[in-house]
Amino acid sequence: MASDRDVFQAPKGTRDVLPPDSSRWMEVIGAFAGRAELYGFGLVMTPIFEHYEVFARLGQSTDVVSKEMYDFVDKAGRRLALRPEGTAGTVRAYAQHRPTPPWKVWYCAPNFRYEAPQEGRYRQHWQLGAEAIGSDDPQIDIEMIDFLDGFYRSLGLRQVKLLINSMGDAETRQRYVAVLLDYWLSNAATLGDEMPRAQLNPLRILDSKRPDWQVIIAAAPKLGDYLSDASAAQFDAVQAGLRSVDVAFEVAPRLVRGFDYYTATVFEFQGLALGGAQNALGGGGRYDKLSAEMGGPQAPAIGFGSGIERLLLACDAEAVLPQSTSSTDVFVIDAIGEPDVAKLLHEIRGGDVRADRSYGSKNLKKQWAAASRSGARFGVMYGEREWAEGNVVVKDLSTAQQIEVARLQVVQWLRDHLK
RNA sequence: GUGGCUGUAGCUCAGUCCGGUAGAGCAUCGCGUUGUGGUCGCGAGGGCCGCGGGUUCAAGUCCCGUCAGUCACCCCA
Repeated sequence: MASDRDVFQAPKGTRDVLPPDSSRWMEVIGAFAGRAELYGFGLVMTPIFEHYEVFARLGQSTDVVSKEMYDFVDKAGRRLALRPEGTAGTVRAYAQHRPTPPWKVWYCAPNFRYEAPQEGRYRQHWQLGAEAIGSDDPQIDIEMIDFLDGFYRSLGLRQVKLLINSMGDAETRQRYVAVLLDYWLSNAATLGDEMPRAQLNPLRILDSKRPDWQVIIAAAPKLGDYLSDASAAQFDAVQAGLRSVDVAFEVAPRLVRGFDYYTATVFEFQGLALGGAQNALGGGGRYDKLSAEMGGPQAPAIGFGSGIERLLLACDAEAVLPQSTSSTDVFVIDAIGEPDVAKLLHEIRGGDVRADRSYGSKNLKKQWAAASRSGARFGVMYGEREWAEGNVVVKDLSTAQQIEVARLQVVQWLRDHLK
């Protein structure tokens, strides 16, 4: 930008959402809210920042905690952090308020992560999410996944693939991680100087995209082979349930997800129409130990997050959820500078009809041009001749046909013809 | 955090290789219409060529730095 030498820019990795694009955001959020209600979830709103330690419980080996947190010290010396994801704060709220389980809640909130931005990856990004806390019933796993799957479909998305896996219970996972670490150590030559990372979190190597690692990753021991009978039964139940509600899925033995708190079921929806590496539309899983780790009650739980920016990119890529072309139905044109125009607008809007006008003294030509640009279906002109006769001119802006309607009947006329 | 590519009007971009005082389309505004838009015709405004430094008689163009975007790694939504 040539002229922005004195103009502030949004900070790196953040974006403004302006009309008309913002109307798509409202559509997406509204669709999610409606679906959440269908599935029995209530809205939860938690602070945008928490005590640092709340998020630290996500695990020191996760990048989100170890290097991406926006943390700061407030004026009283408290160490706080901007929310990097939705689950921790929600679980904190559960532990604090002890609502009757199962606690089924949804949210729409911005998250903050200090990382290198690129398309579909921002330092402030919005997530729609849901959590169900206080039940280990696999039925709730199924319901969660069905909820999110149905949400994507309701927007018209079709090129979406669901991957699921089971992390097993704590003992399963511990046993498997030990085996996996041995395997990485035996392949130290390939992993090279990334070995410390493999030792810190052996699971994370499994979903690496590095081409030179793919051979050893493909040959790595599979978590599924180490599941306990109980874990395997739980995972089977989830799969059977998904089939019964016609949710298509693929078992992905190397799907591990980014946070350390996951246990048992994990899942991820990938947008196949999204180019590049940022193809995760949404994902989640069980976190049966997190509430207890926060000092709350033992409360097995499952949740997911779904990024709004990526969702809209996927909609663009699949050419669904088109931007609405009009934000108004009626445009009122004032030909005579009559103060009653404001009253007419007030009445039209009072009749639940979207209406707008021009401001400042503009000639008729400009006002009609503005009416056309607004995308309104009808123009209502307040003209001198008709005004004297107690009428207004109503023009259909798509056909250019116009008629006169009695001033006192025009609100009802518009209501009738906009149906 | 590491490496590649990109940055010119409100938007999308040409011009950069080979240095010589800035272009197009769309959008905006005006006129053709005195009470009628969307089409059409004519016209206008709008750029320290991201920012800073260097080379040169001369830099949008070459060199260095920096900021931002983007791609890959990392990681995730």
